[in-house]
Amino acid sequence: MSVSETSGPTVYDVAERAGVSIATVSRVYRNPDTVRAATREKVLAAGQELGYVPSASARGLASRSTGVLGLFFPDFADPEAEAQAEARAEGSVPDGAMEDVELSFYGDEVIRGMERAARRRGYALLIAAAPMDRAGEVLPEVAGRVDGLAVLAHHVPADALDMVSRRLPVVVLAGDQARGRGSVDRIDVANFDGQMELTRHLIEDHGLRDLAFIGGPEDSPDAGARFRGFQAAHLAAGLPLPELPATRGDLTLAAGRKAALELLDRDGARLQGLVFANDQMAVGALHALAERGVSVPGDLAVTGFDGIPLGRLVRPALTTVRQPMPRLGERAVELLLARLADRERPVVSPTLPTAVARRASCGCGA
Amino acid sequence: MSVSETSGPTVYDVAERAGVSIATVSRVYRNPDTVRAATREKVLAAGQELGYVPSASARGLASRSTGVLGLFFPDFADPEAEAQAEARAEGSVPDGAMEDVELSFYGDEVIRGMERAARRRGYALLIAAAPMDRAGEVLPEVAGRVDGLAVLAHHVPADALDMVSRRLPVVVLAGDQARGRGSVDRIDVANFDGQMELTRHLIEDHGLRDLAFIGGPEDSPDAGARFRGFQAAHLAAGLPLPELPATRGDLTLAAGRKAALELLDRDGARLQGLVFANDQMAVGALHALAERGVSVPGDLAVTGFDGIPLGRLVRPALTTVRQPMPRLGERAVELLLARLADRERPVVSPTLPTAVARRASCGCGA
DNA sequence: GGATACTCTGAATGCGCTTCCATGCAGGGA
DNA sequence: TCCCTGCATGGAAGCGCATTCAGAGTATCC
Repeated sequence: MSVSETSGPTVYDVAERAGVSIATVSRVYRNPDTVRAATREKVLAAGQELGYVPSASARGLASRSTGVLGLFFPDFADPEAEAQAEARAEGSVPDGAMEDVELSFYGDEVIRGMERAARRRGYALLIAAAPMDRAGEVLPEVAGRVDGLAVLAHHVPADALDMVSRRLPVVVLAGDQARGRGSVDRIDVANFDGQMELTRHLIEDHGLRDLAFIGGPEDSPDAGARFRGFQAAHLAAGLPLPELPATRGDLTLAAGRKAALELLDRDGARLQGLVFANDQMAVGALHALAERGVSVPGDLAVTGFDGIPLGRLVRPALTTVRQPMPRLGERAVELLLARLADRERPVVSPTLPTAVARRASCGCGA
Repeated sequence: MSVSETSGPTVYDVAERAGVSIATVSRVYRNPDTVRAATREKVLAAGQELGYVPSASARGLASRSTGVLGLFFPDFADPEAEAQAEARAEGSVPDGAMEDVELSFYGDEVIRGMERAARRRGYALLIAAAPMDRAGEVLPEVAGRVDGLAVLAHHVPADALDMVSRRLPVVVLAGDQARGRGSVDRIDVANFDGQMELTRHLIEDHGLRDLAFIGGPEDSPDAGARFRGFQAAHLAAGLPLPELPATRGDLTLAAGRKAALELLDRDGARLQGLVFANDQMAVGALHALAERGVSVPGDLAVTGFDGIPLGRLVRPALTTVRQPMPRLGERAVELLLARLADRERPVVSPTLPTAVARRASCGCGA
C-alpha cells in the first residue's frame, strides 16, 4: 500500500487495493452502471478505506471540462475601504461608519441564485471579484478554470471579454447595453419598463405631477435606463418631459440623504415625489426626511428601485421595483449550459421582468 | 497555425508561433524572470495573438495544486423554499412573504471576506452550498477541486470531515465546539464573552434585573454559548441564575415577533429587557413591540447578536454584539495557507473577539 | 457442442502543463 | 587560448484521470 504521501491516494492505489485496473476504478466513479455490481463494491470499499478523492485537475484535463462555472463581478471595495473593513472587523473603528458597501450588496443574491442553479446541474461555482481596473488581468485567469463564465461587471475591457468568449461560453449580466451586443449572450433586467410602470403608478394612481428623479452615476447603464423609463411615463401622461435627473448620487444611503435634503431646500414647496434610482438612496432619503419632519407619503412620496429586503422593514415601507436577482444567476447558468451544449446556437439576450412593489412610501396600502 | 478547435490554443501552439519550446512558454507565464526579456516578449505576443489562456486543470495536475480555496456552507433553503424563491423571482408571489432566508445571510459576509483574502494571496474561491443531509457526498467532491477548504456548517458528518482533512487543509468555522476538537484547525467567535459583556452592560450600567433570553434552536452551538454568557453575567452580578432561555425561536424575524408577544403576555409587567440570541429575532421583536405600543427602551430594553447592517437602520437602533464575519473568512484563508505551507504545524483554534455595539435599544446614546 | 453476441475488464494513450536535467553559449580568469 | 561558471533554453518525463480498443469471459441459440 504505497499511498503517495504528498496528495492522497490515486486511482492507481485504489486499483491495486481492489485488485482491478485503473480503468475500472475510473468507471466506478464515473459511470457506475458499466461495472458489475460486485466489482463496483470492491472498488468503492477500497476507495473508502484509502480515503480516495478524485482529483478534479486530472479529471478536468482528461475530460476537457472542469465542472465549474464562474461568476466574475466587480469588487467595490477600493484598497482604502478594504483596510478599513479590516480595522472594523477588529473592532477598532467606531460603529456607524461606512457600511454602505456591505449593506445588501445585490451581487450576493446573484451569487446565491447562481450557486443553487449550478449545483442542481452538477456544477460548482467559482467566484472572482476584481477591482475594475484589473479586470483585464483577472478575467483570463478565471477563464482558465471554468467551463463557462458569467460577468456581472458593467465595464469589462472589450478585448479581454473577446478573448475569453472565444474560448468558452460567456454571459454578460445586466451589462452595458451598447457593449458587445450580438456577439455574446446577455441577460438584461427590465429597468426601463419597471421604472416606467412605477412612475405611471405615481402619476396616474396617485395624481402626482411634480416628481424629481435622483439618478445614479452617469456611467451606470442601469440607472440610465431607469431614468428613460421615468421620462417615458411623463410622455405617456402628456406631462412635460424631464430632460435630466433632478440630481445624481452614487447609490449609497448617504447620497440619498444628501440628495433629499438638497432637493427639499431647492424645490421643497413644489415637489410631490422623489423617485430614486435605487433603494439604498431612497432609504437614506427616508431617514433624512423623517428628521426634517417631512411626512412620507403625506408631504412627499418616495420610491426606490431594486427591492432590497431592507425596503420592507423601514417605515414607511418603501415602494420600489423589484429585480429578480437570484433569477439572474439562475438564468445565467441556464444560458451557459445551453451554449456549452451547442456552441453554434444563436446569441440570445433575454430581459428579465421586474415587478412594482406598491408599499406605503408612495401612498399605497398600510 | 493549427489551433485546437475544441478548447483553445495550448502551450504547443504558442511555442510554435513564438519559435520556442513549450518549457519556455511555461516559464514565461510562471516565472517570467527566468526568461530573457526579448524571448519573453516574443512569447507574450504570440500568446496574445492566439488568445492563449492557460488551462488550470493541466497546471493543477502538473503542479499538484489548484490555486483554489473552497468554502463549504449549509444551504438553508429546503426544496420547498427553493421553489418559492423561484416563484417570487417571477413576481408571482405576493410581496411580503418569506424573505427571512434572503435577509442578510451572514454567510455572505464570510464569503466576501474570504474571497478578498484569497484573491490577495493569489487564490480563487470556490463556494459550495449543500443541504446538510447531503454534506457527506458534496464535501469530497469539492475537496477534489481545492487546495484548502473552510467549512462553515455546524454538523458535517465526522467521517466525511476526517477523510477530507486527511487529504488537504481544512478549517472549521464557528462550528460545534465539541466536534473534532484537536484534530483540525478551527476558528471560533467569542459568543460567550460577547453575550456576557452585553448582559453585564444591561445589568450594571442600566440597572436591569429581569431579563429574558430568547434562545435559538437547541442544536445551535452558537446560541447555546450565548445563553451561557447570559447566565454568566447573572452569576457575576450575584443575580439568580436563569436555568433556561425564557423561550426559543428559529432565528427569524417572525420568530422574534412571536417570542416578543408571547413573553409580553406572559411576564410583560415584570420584564425589563429582552435579550435575543440573534439580530433578526430582535428586529422582529422591535416591530411587534412598536405595534403593541411598547416603548423601547423606555418600557423594555431589546438586544440582539450578530451586528447585521439592518440593526443600525431600525428605530431604535439595535444594541447588539458584533461578529467579525468578514474577518472570519480572512482568518480562514490565513490558516489554510499556513497549514498548506507546513502540514506539521500544531493545530490551532483561535477565537475571534466580538464587540458590543451600544445603541439606542438598550437605553444608550441617541 | 460450437458459434455468436454480449458484457466486463485491462492495456495503452493522451489531455496541457511543470519541472528536472541536459545542452549550448557567452564571458571571465588562468 | 582553454577551461570553468552561469545563464538561457530545449528535451523529456510524468501529474491522475478518461477513454478507446481489444481481449477474455459468459450466456444464448441453433
